[in-house]
Amino acid sequence: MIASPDRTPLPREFFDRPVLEVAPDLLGRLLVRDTPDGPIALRLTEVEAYDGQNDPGSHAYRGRTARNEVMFGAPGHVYVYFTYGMWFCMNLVCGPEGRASAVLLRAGEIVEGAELARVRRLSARNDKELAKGPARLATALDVDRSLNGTDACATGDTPLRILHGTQVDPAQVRSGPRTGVSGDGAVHPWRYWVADDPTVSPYRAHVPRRRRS
DNA sequence: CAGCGGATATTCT
DNA sequence: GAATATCCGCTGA
Repeated sequence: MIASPDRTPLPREFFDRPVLEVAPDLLGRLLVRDTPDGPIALRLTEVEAYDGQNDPGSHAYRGRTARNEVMFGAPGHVYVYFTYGMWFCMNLVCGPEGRASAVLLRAGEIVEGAELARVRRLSARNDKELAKGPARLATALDVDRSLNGTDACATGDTPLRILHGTQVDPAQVRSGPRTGVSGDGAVHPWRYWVADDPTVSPYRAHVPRRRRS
């Protein structure tokens, strides 16, 4: 028989570990977003690790700025950034504090509140596409800059929580190079996903944009 | 599915 | 001024 997902929150200690341990361990966990119309729950199927130390792909690589401030704070908090002029992406900060590591949440399966997610993701052709990609995931869950710095481990009234869910069998975890990361940051296989899961986003190598004429 | 161009604003140099 | 942890709509296979 299949155990039902554990709805208790992940403790902060879960995130107070090296990011390369936390990232694969997040697969299968449950992210719950409380909206005015009801909860949307997502089972994580794809993540990427970013280390604040010696990782040119990380927003924290060149030190502390106004944007990446949250990455330098306590583990278990949400780091939201705005990119390409249109999109938000969300991360969970990992420890130890001051190291500025985080896990980018890249894709997942909506397991509750799909009718609420569909309204925000009108271009999705089916439910597997609702959160297939980091900006799609943030859009589906109604995540924007206003949630930057939110504590995902807090108990009680929070707009966003991370729960135990059902841990993915380590034998089912795959890894490979990170998507859209350029140069030396692309060498590490720090993208993790659930094998054969239809909600995982397709891999795209980094392509520098051509200049506009 | 792959490959492309375009849209868009913030961030850092 | 240039780059960007992206997505969408289109074409073609």
